[in-house]
Amino acid sequence: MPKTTTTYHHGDLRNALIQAGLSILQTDGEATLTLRKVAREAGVSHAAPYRHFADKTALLSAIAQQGFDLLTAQLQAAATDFSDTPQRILLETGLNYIQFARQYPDHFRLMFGGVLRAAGPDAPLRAAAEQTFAQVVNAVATSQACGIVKAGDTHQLATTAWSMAHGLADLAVEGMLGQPTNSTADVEQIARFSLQQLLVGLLGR
Amino acid sequence: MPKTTTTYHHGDLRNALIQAGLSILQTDGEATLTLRKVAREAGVSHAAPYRHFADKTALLSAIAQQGFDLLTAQLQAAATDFSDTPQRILLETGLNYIQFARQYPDHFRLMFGGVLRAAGPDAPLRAAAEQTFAQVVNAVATSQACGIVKAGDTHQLATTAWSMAHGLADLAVEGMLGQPTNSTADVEQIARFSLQQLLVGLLGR
DNA sequence: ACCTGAACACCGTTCAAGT
DNA sequence: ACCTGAACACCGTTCAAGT
Repeated sequence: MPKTTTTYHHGDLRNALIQAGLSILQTDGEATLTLRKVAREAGVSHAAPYRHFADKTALLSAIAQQGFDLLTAQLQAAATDFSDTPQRILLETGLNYIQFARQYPDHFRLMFGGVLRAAGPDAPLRAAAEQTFAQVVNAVATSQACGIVKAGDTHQLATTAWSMAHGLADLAVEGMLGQPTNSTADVEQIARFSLQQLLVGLLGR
Repeated sequence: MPKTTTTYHHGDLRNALIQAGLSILQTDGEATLTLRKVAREAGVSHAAPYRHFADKTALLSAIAQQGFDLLTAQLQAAATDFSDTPQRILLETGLNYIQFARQYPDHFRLMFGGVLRAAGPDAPLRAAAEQTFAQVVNAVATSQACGIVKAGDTHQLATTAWSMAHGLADLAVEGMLGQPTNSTADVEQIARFSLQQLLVGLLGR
């Protein structure tokens, strides 16, 4: 009997609502993600969600948080995959970050659009975002250990690396990268090139 | 008699609506930016905007486009200011980009959030965004000419520089930079550091 | 040609009432 | 404790009608 399953008439409505919202997000985008539709999809009345979320923003926050958790796991998995070639870990982390954004563009946009900005400094959503960032910090630390990134403030260097990957990811999602085709190959190419340029700078001279 | 002034009962409603929308955006944010409110602020009925915009998205696009025009002008002005110290032009362009994002966070978010993604390849909004990008291309070309950026595909190098600045700007707007204070000084510091790291890479060896 | 007012379908949120 | 149904104020969009 796991304590996380808050049983109700159909099981765990809170999670059912998050899943329903996620499904709508991936199929129809954020514009059509309405609280009433989420309730409909979960098979409850439109007022039921208010037993589990204070308002619509709270549900969106929970969905965004789930996105950060997923991204964190994905970056962690990539780090494990390349644990025997640590020189490549930072590059691969960046490429993975961009791949996530392109795979779940609406989820990515939700994570970094407004909800995060509105979240206070100690909101659980911020903590989830910082966990994602921690993966970048780890990748930088590993890179420093194996000498492809110079010594120095790891946190600061990680912020730089994160900004590069995030900028590429966001521009890719907006369709401003690899113009005019914007194909996967184009985006991969410019992403690799950009990350490598930065890595030269981070190596120092 | 300028031909741009399409007179109507009160003057140029199209522009009045854009201005009203802009005002709401800067004071209350995108969440409260409603078509009816814009009409109210412009002093017309809620159906009047449909004589000038196909739907709400079209108005938001026009506002976003105005944002790109403003940003382009700002970057151009910065380039002029530093025309006698061309080695600094790329750094200053990046800092200016970030400053714009922090000064008009909701406008910045609107420009890169959804509206652009929905815009087709030959929408006027995309052209405006590309004009902004052209400023970065110019800065890179200048930097190549004065030898602080290596020779090579200018467009590609500019995309790299744009991604760095854009990532910093977006994370700053979301409050993920210069934690925990997120003060102007913090953001400026990490932005300068990050851009400089990239510049070392772009110089080559 | 440009604007208004009523109308429609929808939304977020609240609340008394049900089990 | 958790959910429903009606209700309220609001929104985007359409359309006949006004000037």
